[in-house]
Amino acid sequence: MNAWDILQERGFIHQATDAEAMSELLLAGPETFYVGFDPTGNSLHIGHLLPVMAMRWLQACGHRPIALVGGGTAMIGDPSGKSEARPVMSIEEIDANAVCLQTQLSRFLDFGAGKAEMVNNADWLRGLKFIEFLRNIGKMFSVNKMLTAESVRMRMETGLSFLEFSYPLLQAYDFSVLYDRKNCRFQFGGQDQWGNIVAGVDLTRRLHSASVYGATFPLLLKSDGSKFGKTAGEAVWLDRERSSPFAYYQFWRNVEDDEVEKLLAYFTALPMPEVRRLGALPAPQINRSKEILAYEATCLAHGTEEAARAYLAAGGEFGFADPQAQIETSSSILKVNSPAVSVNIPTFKLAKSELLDDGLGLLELLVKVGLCMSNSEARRLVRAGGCYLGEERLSDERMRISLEHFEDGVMTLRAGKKSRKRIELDEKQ
RNA sequence: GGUAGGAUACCCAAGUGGACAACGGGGGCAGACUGUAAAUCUGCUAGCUAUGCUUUCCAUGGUUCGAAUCCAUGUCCUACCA
Repeated sequence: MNAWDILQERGFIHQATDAEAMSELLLAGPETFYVGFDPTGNSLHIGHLLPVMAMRWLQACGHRPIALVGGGTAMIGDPSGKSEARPVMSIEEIDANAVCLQTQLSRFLDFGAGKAEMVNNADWLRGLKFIEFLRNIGKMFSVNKMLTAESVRMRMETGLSFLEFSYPLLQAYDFSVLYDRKNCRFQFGGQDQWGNIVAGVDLTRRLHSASVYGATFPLLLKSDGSKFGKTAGEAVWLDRERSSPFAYYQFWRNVEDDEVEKLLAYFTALPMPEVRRLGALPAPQINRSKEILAYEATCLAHGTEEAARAYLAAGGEFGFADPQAQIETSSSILKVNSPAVSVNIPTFKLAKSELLDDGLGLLELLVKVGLCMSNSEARRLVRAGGCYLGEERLSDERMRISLEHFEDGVMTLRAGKKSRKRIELDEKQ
């Protein structure tokens, strides 16, 4: 199947400069395309995942991905879609982040020889000479036109520095460089990148008299319009140190009913007829679809083993949606069976010595194991009735926890319905 | 450089000498209802050794019995003018 049609069918394409030509080119033979990533953080999060998935599909169809890390452009800061300027980052920070992103991306794309490639625009942007750049590139841009861009008009109220205003020139220049050096004719990006992508298409045509193309992916929002990819106000990260595989699984498991079909299409490789069927399942069975979504998504980010463990752990805690496996699926979730796998719900090791004498205050413990940020927050939790030891709700905020609360050296402390911590006694200390 | 306006908690935004840990909205957390969903309703949302105490309203000084509120200086922003 044509790569373009796959992207189209799965809902990846929001806008395209020339859908027809792009479809034909992608059908005709291997093409090189690029997607840019901002090294403003040291880890990708779920918000970055949509472009990555699209890159996977394109690569699977034989096209060649270039992941561009914006080590040069990050020094400017893209104003698109932002209401105010970001703080200027140091070069060291940017470079360190770029390295982290490269390793993360390599889990999703094949960077083997002749396959996907990683480039850093610092390589050609940082050495630019101002006067030269203005004369060669700057003259190609019309301020009049730039002023009409949505991203610029948005900032007319709050202010826009020249630094940020000039950002599109650099991203456009990137595209022309990649065309020139790598024969890269496609750029993809988020919805807010449209202006920058179009600028690159225009610039490349003027500079090299070449036709290049671009398309954007839709912006993911929850049905209430709020930003996708956050849980408890925190972004869900692809870095397992920041978001554990279990937390990652749980994020997907808890998406809204109405989103399931869309998310299966974006974030799993299940065939579309199945995606539609799973997404359309009625009330209780839709939960099975969410399990499949969570499992498949976790497989991609953390591997099948972690995904299986997260699935079993979550099912053990909250129950399985379809224990008899009556709902048909091509997902390998069906192969997960050994319930003996060690449960990997978040665990905290507590030194036994801390419980001597009159034990540890409940509030103190909640903070210690990371369920609460401060004693006050822990107190609020207990007062609100959201703190449980096992199945028993705790209402005494002055309670002391001691050895007798443990069974076989283990106890489970819960904050609310979903967040919980297994606490294991460490006998040695 | 001149003139005017602004800076309040995670975000927006009230408050313009005491009743202010600071109205309201958003967000977040928890509870009820549920399906580990959504919607709805309710409570909470600076910290602490907690019927009390401590640190907050850009920064530093000052006036005052008492300041987020008044004054001075500084920093940063925004607009108009140059």
